[in-house]
Amino acid sequence: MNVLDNFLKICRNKDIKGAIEFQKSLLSYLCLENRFKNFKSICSFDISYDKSSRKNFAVAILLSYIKLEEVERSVIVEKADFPYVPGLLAFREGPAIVKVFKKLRNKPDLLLFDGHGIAHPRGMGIASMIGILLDRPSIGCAKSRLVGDFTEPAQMKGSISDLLYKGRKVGHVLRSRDKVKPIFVSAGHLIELDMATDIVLRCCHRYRLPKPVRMAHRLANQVRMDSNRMES
DNA sequence: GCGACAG
DNA sequence: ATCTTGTCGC
Repeated sequence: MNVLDNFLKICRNKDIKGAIEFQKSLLSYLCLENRFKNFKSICSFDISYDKSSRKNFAVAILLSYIKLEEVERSVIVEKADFPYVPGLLAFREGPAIVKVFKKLRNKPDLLLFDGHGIAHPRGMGIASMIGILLDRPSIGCAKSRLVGDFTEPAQMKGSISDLLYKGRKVGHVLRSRDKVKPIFVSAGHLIELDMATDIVLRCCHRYRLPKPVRMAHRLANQVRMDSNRMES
């Protein structure tokens, strides 16, 4: 059984212990070097959850890089089975993300996630995990901290401070706009932190969150609300 | 035992 | 994540 099938099996079985062991086993595949450059496209994902039907509305949105114009999108709806457990987000969202990824006709050069990469208790957040499983460069971009310590970056857009965890620099705390709450950037897979941070900042136009993440978020919500309107 | 805890 | 109103600051 290959790694991806193993992952999906753990998700189906809601195997918490197995999930943690799986994350540890993926560490040997993780690459934190810049193995690619001149990205031509960037893809972000998001899931909107409907409480009453307990369904996940998952979307992928593929944009050109650096212009950030939409190239393609894909959507899928499925029942959410794995619970949300801090540190195991990828097992809740991963199966749907893999599906929307595979549904795309174009293959993205780079994946951008709403969540952490290596800034994680076991160094294996959703961005790193999915990057490995899909064999693509990936970046983690979270709205809040999961692990690590940091000092507040300066108030000006572009200001950065280090996110430190267990004596290691695992990410950047980035002020993506003047005076907004900072975001947390970490390497996912096949990329270095400095390049990841540069790319995320280039994706922050006039909002706090990078455009691909924001677009995915809005699309997922829109799809969920449209679906609920069909019900009534 | 207590506090922390991506989405 | 979702639920949920008004409200504070630039």
